[in-house]
Formats: sequence, structure tokens, C-alpha cells
Amino acid sequence: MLTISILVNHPAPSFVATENPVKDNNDMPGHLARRFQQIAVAVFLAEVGDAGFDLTPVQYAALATIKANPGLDQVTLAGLIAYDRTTITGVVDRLVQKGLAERRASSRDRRARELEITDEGRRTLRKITPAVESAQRVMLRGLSAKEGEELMRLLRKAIAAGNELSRAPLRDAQA
Amino acid sequence: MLTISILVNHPAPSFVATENPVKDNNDMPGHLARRFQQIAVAVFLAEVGDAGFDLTPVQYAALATIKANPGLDQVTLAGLIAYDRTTITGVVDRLVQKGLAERRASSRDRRARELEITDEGRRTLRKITPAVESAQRVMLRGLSAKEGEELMRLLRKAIAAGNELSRAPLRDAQA
DNA sequence: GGATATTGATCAGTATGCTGACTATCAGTA
DNA sequence: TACTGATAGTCAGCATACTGATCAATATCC
Repeated sequence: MLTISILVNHPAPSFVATENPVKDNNDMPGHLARRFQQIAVAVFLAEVGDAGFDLTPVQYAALATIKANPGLDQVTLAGLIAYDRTTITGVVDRLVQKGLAERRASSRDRRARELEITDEGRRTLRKITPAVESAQRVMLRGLSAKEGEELMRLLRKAIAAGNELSRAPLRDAQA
Repeated sequence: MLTISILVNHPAPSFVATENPVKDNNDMPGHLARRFQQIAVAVFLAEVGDAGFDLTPVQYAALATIKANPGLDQVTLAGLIAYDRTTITGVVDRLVQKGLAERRASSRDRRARELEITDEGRRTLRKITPAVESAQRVMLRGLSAKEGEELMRLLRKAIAAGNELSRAPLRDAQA
């Protein structure tokens, strides 16, 4: 009786399981990694967008790394931020297209391209920094300062141990 | 003198910055999130692939959730695992194409599709579970059991606080 | 009961990420 | 020096993710 009346008023949560036959998502580090990343990207884009800029987290990291290492080639850039080398092509394409970076043929190695930040890129980086830093705070807003530090420490440790497990491990600039 | 000889013997790390003008990547939770996610996906695919299956983390989570909630619609599925509703279309497409799930028109709401796992899907889930669990261990292999627990706790806490900040927040099955 | 708002699903377009292949070039060696 | 292997960059193809739009169907409100 009661059940029937509930079904009429709140049409059928009948498919909702009360128990999970598999481990709960919240106990799976892989799922938590995906969720946190998803939120981190959304927060970054929102903060940076609010500041009036159109730059993705990936493009930001690439641009900042080009600025810090003028003249580096694309493989080195990829290694410094752990991007796949096939991904970096498109990212640099877009930075160049936006006028934030330049891609020149290398004089030392005709296979390689030397990357350089433009004045416009430098200006953008400078003006965007507060939004980027704000984003980092927002994505940790549920944690105390101490917890945020601990989260970063554990992530760093797990990442270091797993560095070689992805196709695009972090690499030093120097071989 | 020493500097010069080093430069001669190890040709030109000239573009490598000694100091970073921006915050180091390793202090950016967004960067760490991306790296950890990258490793987590690679580990999942490797473990599951070694076990002889061709299923992505996303497809696995969707399939497990369909099994746990037979007959659910795509929006509910998306909410339960925090996927964007435009993403779920393609994911379900591939599960259906692989014969692991079925998509039927709903009788209660002609806009909606009811999702069901197939016997093949059930078999796959059962056989794949050890590899999935192994993957979760591997991606935390740099951490002690206690540290792994703490990492998950902090991720859960940060995610809960940021849930509404992404386009695809986690939702209960029941509105 | 009819206008209005909302919702489920899909689509086009863009941006990561990856696999695997390919070209051009470079480096080391027999 | 010719051969071999490695390397820098790119491409095609596939799978997430997202923005913003559209269509059909349902809910809601007056």
C-alpha cells in the first residue's frame, strides 16, 4: 500500500540499487583522480575565463614552461610537463595561432623546432597569474591549509612512483 | 672555466632555466591532479589489457553502474558517475556496440532510454574485476596503506567541496 | 487546458590524450 | 663512408570531456 502510493507520487526509483556489487566508486583512487581532475580543470577555466582570458590549463603550463626555458624544443617541453609528444603539436599550434608563442626551425638540428614566447605571451602570462593562483586555492577549498599540503605531498609521492607507467613521463630537461 | 668545460662536453642545456618565474608545477594541485589521473588511466588500461580485455576506465565505471542499477536512464547514469550527459552518449554507444549493454526506449518516458547490462557484460565485469582491483593498488604503489587511505580521504573531501564546480557533478539516483 | 519551462538525448565543434605509423634527420658504428 | 638505430615532429584514428544548440517529450503553472 505505502509502496504503491510512493510509486505513484514519486515515479519509480526502482532501478536504484541499495548495495553495490562492486567496490564503491569512492574507494577507487582512479575514480577519485578523475573527479578531482575534472573539477580542477573546470575551476581553472572558470577563474581564467572570468579574468577575461581564453587559455586552457594545458596551454598555460606549456606557455609558462616555454617562457622559463627559451628556445627549447618540443620533446623537451613535453618531457618537462609530462605531455605526450603527439599532444604537444596541437597545443603549440594553438599557442602560435593565438600569437603567444613562436615556432622556429632549429639551427643545430633540422628535425627540431625551437620555441619562444612572444611579448604578447609574456603579457598574458603576467596578467593571468592571479587567476591561476586563485584557481589552485579554489580547487582545494574543502581542505585546510595543512590538508592541502598533505594532499599535494601524497600526490607527488604517488606520481613519482608511477612516473614511468604512462606514455608521457616527466623528464628532466637534461638527459 | 669549469662552466665552459661542462658546456663543451654536454652540449647546451642553454635553455634550461635555473629558476622558475612562476610557481613550480609540483606546487600546483591542478598539475598534480592531471599527472595522477594520467598515470591512473595508463595503469588501468595496462592491467585490464594484460588480462585480455579492451575496456576503458570510463566504460568500466559505466558498465558497473548499469549492472548495479538495471533499467536506469542515461542522465541518471551520468549523475551517478559524474560524467557529462553529452559524453555518456558515446560511452553507451561503445558499450552497446561491444555487446556489453543494451539501450531500449523507456516505456514510462518516451524521451528516455533504459539501460541494461547483457550476460556478456556481466561475464566481462566478473572476469575483469581482479585486474581493476590490481590497477587500484598499482597506482598507489608509492604509498603505504595508511598514506593511500589518507590520499583517498583528502581527495573525497576536496571533491565533495568542489562537486558543483564542474559541469557534471555527482548526483544521487534520487532527485 | 494551453502556454511555458524543463528535461532526456543527441549533435557539431573544439581540446586534450593516447596508439601506431611515417618522414626526415641525426648519431654511432663497422 | 655506408649501414643501422635512434630521435624530432607530424599524422590518422579513437576515446574522453566540454560548450552550446536542437528536438522531442514531459511538467508546471496560470
